[in-house]
Amino acid sequence: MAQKADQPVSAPSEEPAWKQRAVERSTQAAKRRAEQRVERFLDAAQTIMAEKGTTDFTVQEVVDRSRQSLRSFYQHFDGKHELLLALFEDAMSKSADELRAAAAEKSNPLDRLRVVVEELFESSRPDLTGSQRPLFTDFALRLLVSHPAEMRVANAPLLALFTDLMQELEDANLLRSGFKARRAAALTMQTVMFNAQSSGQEGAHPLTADEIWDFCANGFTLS
Amino acid sequence: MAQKADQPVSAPSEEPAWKQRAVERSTQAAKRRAEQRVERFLDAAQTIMAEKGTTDFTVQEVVDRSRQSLRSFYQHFDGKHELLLALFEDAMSKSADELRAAAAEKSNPLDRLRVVVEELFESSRPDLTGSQRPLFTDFALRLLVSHPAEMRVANAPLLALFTDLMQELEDANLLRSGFKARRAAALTMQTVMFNAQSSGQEGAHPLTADEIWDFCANGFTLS
DNA sequence: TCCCACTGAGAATATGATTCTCTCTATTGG
DNA sequence: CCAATAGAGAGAATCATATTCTCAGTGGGA
Repeated sequence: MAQKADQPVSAPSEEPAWKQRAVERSTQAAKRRAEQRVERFLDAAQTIMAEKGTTDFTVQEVVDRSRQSLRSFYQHFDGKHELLLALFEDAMSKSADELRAAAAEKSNPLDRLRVVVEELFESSRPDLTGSQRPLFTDFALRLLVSHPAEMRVANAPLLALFTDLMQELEDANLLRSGFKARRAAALTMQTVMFNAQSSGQEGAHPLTADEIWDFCANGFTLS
Repeated sequence: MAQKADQPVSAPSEEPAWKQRAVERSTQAAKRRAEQRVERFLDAAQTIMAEKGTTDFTVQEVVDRSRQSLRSFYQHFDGKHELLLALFEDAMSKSADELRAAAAEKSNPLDRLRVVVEELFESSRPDLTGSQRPLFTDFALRLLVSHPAEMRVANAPLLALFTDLMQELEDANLLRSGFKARRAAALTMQTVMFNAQSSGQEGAHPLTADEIWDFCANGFTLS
């Protein structure tokens, strides 16, 4: 009995291969089930968010909608924050993919960057109704102040895109000297996203995508 | 008796002047007392915020610190939100004054704008400890998404400053054609403040005030 | 078949904001 | 100085939510 109990604990690295595989198999089965549940929570949250247009739904709502239980929710997520973070990272990543695809349509480096800037701006404005608007407004800003590191991670895909495009510009000698692609990328990306945030707020003078592009590309001084 | 009781009610506009003044006097006395209490709440909140470096203090803490009561707090404020809003508007307004003063030191329009941009950037970065840092990080961003109209009001003084300086540039023909002072002002102000927000977040590459100025003034393109 | 990690259901806890009740006091009109 | 009243203090009560805990299954795998 002692032997039977000890073996898996004391010699994990000498497990027979078949046992490892068996464990692996059931482990993966469990994993699949878990992933399905997580999916259900994520879907439910996404749906509710689209309906209410805010991230202020309650965990209970998500649980009910997904026909699961609070118990289970906290088994899979550290809390509501983790749920939102998951949705956010996902949305950011998909958004980056779409923008990259949009950029690929253009042949000229400057046009590529331009299309990305303008589409990012449009999709970030808070006055449009989209299923993930609340993530980009509500949540993103909260995350920025409360968990900057997580924000950086979530932003990484988009930043990578901007960096790539900016690098092309630098390679083509279209980037103003004194600017490194990396810095210009971060600066531009943030300028676009943040200005979109307050764009709907300008009353009768909402910013346009063109203006933003013009500003980022040329600044405001005469020459 | 009927006359005596009726007079103030039925003919308020014909009140004898002495009575109006008397009422005024006691009214103002009450007002002064109220203002004092409000001040105490405000001071207490400010102090606590400076200590904890966040706006996540509880109303109870403010009440205790100010040696007043919950009852009284809600008599004077609609809620915690109003308290923070009051502090925020105040801070923004003072900040605008200081920046305006700093600008006045310079003789050249471009230098004036530059000093404002750079000092605003420095004072908005979240990695410095200042008694109102939490207001500009925590609260400002929250306000932006939850009460954009109030945000616009609070921003007004600063925006006015930027608009004035930008107008000077336009008058001196230093503003790139195609840009109106108003738009350039809003764009620049937001770019500076928001990029400051995420500046500490860049890991080993925090943005500098110079870079921000360079970017706003010239954009990233070659010429 | 037996075992156990995982679930569902929902009660219990924790935290904060906001409201309410009751009592007390200071201001003010007379 | 007295009485009426608004405003204030103390703190209990209420609400909304997130998070944790209890208990009783239950389905998959050895």
